[in-house]
Amino acid sequence: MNDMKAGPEEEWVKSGEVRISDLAAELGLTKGTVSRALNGYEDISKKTRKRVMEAATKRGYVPTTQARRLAMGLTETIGLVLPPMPSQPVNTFVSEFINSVSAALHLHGYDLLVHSANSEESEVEPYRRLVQSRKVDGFIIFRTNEKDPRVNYLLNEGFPFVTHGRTARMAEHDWFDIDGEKAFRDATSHLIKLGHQRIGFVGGGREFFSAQLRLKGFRTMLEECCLENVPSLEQPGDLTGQGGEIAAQNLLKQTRPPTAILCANDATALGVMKAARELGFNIPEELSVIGYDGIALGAYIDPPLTTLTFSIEESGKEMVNLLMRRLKNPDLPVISKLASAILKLRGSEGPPSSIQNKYMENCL
Amino acid sequence: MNDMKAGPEEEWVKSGEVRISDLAAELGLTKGTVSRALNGYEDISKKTRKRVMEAATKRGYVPTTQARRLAMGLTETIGLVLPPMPSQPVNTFVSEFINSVSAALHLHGYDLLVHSANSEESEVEPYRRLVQSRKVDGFIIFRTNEKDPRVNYLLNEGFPFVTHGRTARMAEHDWFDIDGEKAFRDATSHLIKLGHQRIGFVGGGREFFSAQLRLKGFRTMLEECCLENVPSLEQPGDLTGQGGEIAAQNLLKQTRPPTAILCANDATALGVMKAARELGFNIPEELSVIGYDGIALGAYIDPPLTTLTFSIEESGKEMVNLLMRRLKNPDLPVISKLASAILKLRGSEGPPSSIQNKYMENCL
DNA sequence: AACAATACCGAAACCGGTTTCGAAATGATT
DNA sequence: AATCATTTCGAAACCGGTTTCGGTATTGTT
Repeated sequence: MNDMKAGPEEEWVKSGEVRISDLAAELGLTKGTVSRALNGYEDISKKTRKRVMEAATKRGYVPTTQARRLAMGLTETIGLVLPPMPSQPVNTFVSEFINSVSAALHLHGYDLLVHSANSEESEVEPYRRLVQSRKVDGFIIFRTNEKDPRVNYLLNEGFPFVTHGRTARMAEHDWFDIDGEKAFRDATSHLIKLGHQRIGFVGGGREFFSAQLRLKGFRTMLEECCLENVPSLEQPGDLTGQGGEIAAQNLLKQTRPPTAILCANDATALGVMKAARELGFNIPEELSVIGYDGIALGAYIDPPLTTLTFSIEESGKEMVNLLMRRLKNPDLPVISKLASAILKLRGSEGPPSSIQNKYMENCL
Repeated sequence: MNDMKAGPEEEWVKSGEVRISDLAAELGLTKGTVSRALNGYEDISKKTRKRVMEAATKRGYVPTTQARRLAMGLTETIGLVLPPMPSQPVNTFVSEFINSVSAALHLHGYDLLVHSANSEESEVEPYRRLVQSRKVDGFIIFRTNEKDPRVNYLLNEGFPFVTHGRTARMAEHDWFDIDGEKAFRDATSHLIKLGHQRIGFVGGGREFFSAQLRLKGFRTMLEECCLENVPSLEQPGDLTGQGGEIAAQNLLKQTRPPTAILCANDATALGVMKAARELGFNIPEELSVIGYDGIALGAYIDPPLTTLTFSIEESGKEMVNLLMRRLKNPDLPVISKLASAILKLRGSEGPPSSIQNKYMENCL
C-alpha cells in the first residue's frame, strides 16, 4: 500500500501463512515482544505497539490457535455428545440447540466440538475419551436421566459441565431445566377448566427425569382439583410416535376412555393423534390432545397441535453462561436455572363433547 | 498392581494427568524414545517397546491432542458451519446430518467443529475465521447455492472442502448430491401414471441449485409424456411451510386447479396440505401432494405424506470419504458422487377423482 | 581378532505461540 | 554528576508432544 513500486512480491494474498516469528524478524523484534505487544501487555512502548499492530494487520497475521492454546494450557472448546439417534427422529430440538449453544460459545471465544455416540459402547466412553485426550474444557449435556452415568463420571473426575435437565445429583452440579412440572400443571388445569374430568397421560421412559416431573405435575393438579387419579389413565411411553400410538390404543379402547390426553412430548402426541384417527375419534371434539416441545411442524397438521413450548435459544444461552462461570471459577457453589414453558393453544384441545361429568365447582 | 504394599501413593485415579515426560522419567528413557515406542517406530527394541506400552497403559497415558497436533502440523478437525436458522425449522436433516458426519469423521480420527453463522455478517466470514486461525483442515458444506460465496472463497484459498449439493463451479470441487432431477422425474411419472394431467409444482428459491434441478426433472418428465407445461402451475416457494401455503393458494384458486402438487420439500408440502384443507380440498381424493426429504413426521399426519427420501447417514459417510481422500492427496482430480432418492408412498397421492382429461396413451 | 553392518537409543531441534526474568536504556531525583 | 526508579525490550524457558540425526553397543562377516 505504502509503496506500490515494490511490485507483486509485496502481495500477501494467501492468508494464514505468516507466523509470529516472521513478524518479529520483519520488525527487528523478538517474538516474545511481538506477542506481548499484541496481547496488550503494559511493558510495551506505544510506538512499538503501534508498529507491531500495523504490521500484523498489514500482513494479516492471525495467531495459530493450536499453539496459543497449548501454551496457555486450555482448549477453549466445549464438548457436546449427541445421544444415539432414535430410528425416527421427529424433533428439531437438537439442531436448534446446537445452533444456539454454538452461537453463545462463540461470544466467549469458545468452540463447540460435536461428537456422536456409538451405540455399541458405553454411554460415558465418548466423554472419557474427550477428557483424557484433553480436547475440551467442559461439557454441555442434555437429555439427562435420573441416574446419569455421564454425570457420575464427570463429577468423579471433577470435570466441568452443565446439564439440560435435572438428575438425582442435581445438588452437585450446575443445571438448566424447563419447569416441566409447572408446565403440566398448567396444561392439566387448562383441560379441567374446559370441563375434562377423565384425562389420560402418556409419559416417557422411567429413566428420563423430566418425564417423571411432567407426570408429577399432572398428578398434582388432578389432586388439587379433587379429581380422582385413575391408574389406568396413566400410560407409559417412550417419547416416540410409535409409543404414543400404542399408549393411545390402550387408553381409547377402555370402556370409559379419557376425553383428553396429555403427552410427555410432541412426537408422542402425534402418535396419539394418529391412533385416535384410526379408532374414529375426532380431535378435538371427541378427544383433546396436548403435547410438549413446541415443534414447528405441529402447526401444520390437522388440527394444529396444542403444545407446551419454550425457547431453545434461551436454553442454550443460559447453559453457556452457567458453564463459562464454572470454568472461570471452579470453586463457586453450584447454581441452577429453571425456565418455564408456555402453553401454546393451536386447536387440538377443546371442551369435551358430552358433559356427562358435572364440573366440580369446589375447585377453580 | 505389582506391589500392593506400595500404598495409596501408587494410585492414579485421576486420568489425563500423566505426561510423556513423566513416562520417560519413570522408565529412564527420553521422551523422544517413548514417543517412538508408542508410535510404532522400527528402531525400538521389542523389550523397551513392551516396557513403554505397559507403563503407558498402567499409568493411563493419553497424549495431549493439542501438543500432538501442533507438532504434526495438522488439526484433525473438520468445520461445519450451520446456516442461519429459519424462524420455523421443520426439518431434522441438520441434526441427523451432523450425527452421521461426526460418526464418520471419528472413524478417521477427526473431530467435528460446529460453528454457527451470525446472520449479520457475511456468509463467508465464519469460514475465513476458521481458516485463518487454522482451526480446521477442511469443511463440510451443505445447502449450496448455485453461485456460492463460500465455495468461491475456499476455492480461491485452495482450502479443502466437500459440498452437499452442486454449484456453478462443481467441476472444480468435490461434491456429493442427491439426484433431485431424477427424483422428480420419478415422482412426476408416478403421478402421470395415476392419471394426473394437470400437475402443479412448488419450488424453492432460485438461489438453491437443488430446487432448480428438481424443477427441471418435473419439466423433463412432463415433456417426455407430451404434457403441456403450464407456467401458472409452476409456483415459486421458499422451502418453508408458509411458502407452501401461499403457493397452494395461488394454485388452487385458479379456475382449473391442478389435481396434484409436487413440492420441493416436505415443509412446503405441509404448508400446501394445510392450505388445501382450508380451501376444502380432500387429500388425496381431490388433490395429490408429494414432498421431498422424507421427514419422519410425515408418517404421522393425515394423510401420511408421500415423499422422496434418501439416506442422510449415507450422505454424511460419503462426504467424509470424499473429504478424507482430498486431505490425503490435495492434488487428486475432483470427483463427485450422485445418490438417488426413492419415492416413499405413504398415502397423500392417488388417482384424480374426475378423469376429465383422457390419459394420453402414446406415452407410457 | 579385526572390521563392517546393524540395532537401539539419547540429544536436540522443532511446531508456534506465551510468560517470566533480568538487563539495558531512559528519565527522575538529589 | 551520581544514584535510583521506570520504562522497554531481549533471552530463554515452557506448553507436550514429534522427528531427525548421530553415536554407542551389539551383532555378523571374513
